[in-house]
Amino acid sequence: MTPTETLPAAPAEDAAPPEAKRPRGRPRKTEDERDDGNRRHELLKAAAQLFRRQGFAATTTRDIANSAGMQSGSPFYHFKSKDALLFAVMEAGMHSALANQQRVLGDAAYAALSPADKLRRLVHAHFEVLLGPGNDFVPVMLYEWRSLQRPQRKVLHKLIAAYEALWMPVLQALQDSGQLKAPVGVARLLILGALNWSVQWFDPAKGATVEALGGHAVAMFIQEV
Amino acid sequence: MTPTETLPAAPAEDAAPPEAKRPRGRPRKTEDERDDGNRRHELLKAAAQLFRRQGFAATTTRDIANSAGMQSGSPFYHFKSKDALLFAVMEAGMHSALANQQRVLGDAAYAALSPADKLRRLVHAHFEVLLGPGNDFVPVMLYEWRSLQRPQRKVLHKLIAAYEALWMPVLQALQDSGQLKAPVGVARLLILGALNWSVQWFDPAKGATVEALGGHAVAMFIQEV
DNA sequence: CCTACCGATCGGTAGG
DNA sequence: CCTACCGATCGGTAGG
Repeated sequence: MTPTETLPAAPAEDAAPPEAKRPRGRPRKTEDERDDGNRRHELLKAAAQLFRRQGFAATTTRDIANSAGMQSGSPFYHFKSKDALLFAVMEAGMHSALANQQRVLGDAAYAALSPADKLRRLVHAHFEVLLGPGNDFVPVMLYEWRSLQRPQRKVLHKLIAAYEALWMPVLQALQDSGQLKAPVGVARLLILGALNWSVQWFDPAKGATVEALGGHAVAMFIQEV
Repeated sequence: MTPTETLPAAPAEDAAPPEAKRPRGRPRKTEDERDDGNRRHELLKAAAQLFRRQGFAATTTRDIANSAGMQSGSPFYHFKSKDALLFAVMEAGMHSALANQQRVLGDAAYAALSPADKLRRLVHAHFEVLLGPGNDFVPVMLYEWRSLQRPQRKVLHKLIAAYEALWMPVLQALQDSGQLKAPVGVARLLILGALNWSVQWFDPAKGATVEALGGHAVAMFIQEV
């Protein structure tokens, strides 16, 4: 299964890291430089959770700071703006989605699978990243797209296009064998839409599992042979 | 085709109309009392469009007033709060969706259709209300659900449940005949999810039509006989 | 429905 | 990363 598109290089973060510009304040803790990365990641996690639950515009930078155990001005030490935080959350989400997808495609057994089974794997990987516990990053990307600035939208769009492109060979194979009854482009949109919407209603507390759901979805989408 | 649930009565608006409380200001125009309703509806339309494009939290009441040709304080003459405006938009959206659905179910020819054709009609009606030109009300409901207050959410949930319940007999019939390969409950969620997601990508300017899309969707969801 | 306004909040910054 | 703060904006209201 050859990807129809290669993955674009990871886009540059917030241009230059702000640390270089502000050498004032408390001296850096000598124990570990990675301390910064940890705090930054805590901010990202807190932001993702709040953006998902309340929406981007309804979440204040104070909410985020508070949730990460910081003071109100501190998030701006790590991110130059609230917009930059949103972008960082979405970018992290897409990178995790792409990594997860690569893991599936790179599996030794994958190439020998039937098209239907390949689809099953892709669907399962998609659900994992979408519905897995604590996975708020991708849902934020799906729901807060319009809150993104135009240039950042373009950057993310490349990642999304790469992710979606990897579904096409599988869908094409299914159509060639008569198992898919819609044009592949439309099928991709409808299938991913059905999966993405599950964020709105999927509730593991009700006994639903990602595995069963994926099985039902694939069974419905493709014709039996 | 008997509905499994009857439609709940339309819930009360904003309790009492505010006109009764504020007899001050410019004397009412003598020409027509319905003038009020028109202005109110212009506000609703403006709000729906802006909420959809920018999101609820990112839209100011000043934006809405301005878009309806009013001054900043004037929306509060018609709606007691920004929240009430959001609720009114969503409620109007659901009422139009239900009315459109009733029109389909009430058609004399409907009862004699095959389950697959019934599904086609339901899908088409759904797309109309979702993707039709100027139909911003239902998309707002789909995207701004979390911005709603809890009690208002409950009210709308009844309308949504009624709308969705009417799909069930059709899905059940399809499953009975072996044309639907997922449990009806899951199928309903996946199918409506696929349809709802189209709000994100459907673009009539690119030559896409609601009719063609609906045909492809149904062809993909159900097994050929 | 307009005018004039208030209190609260919010993103962001200077300086350490 | 904290303290202390600013300027702008926002939902909402009194009164006509």
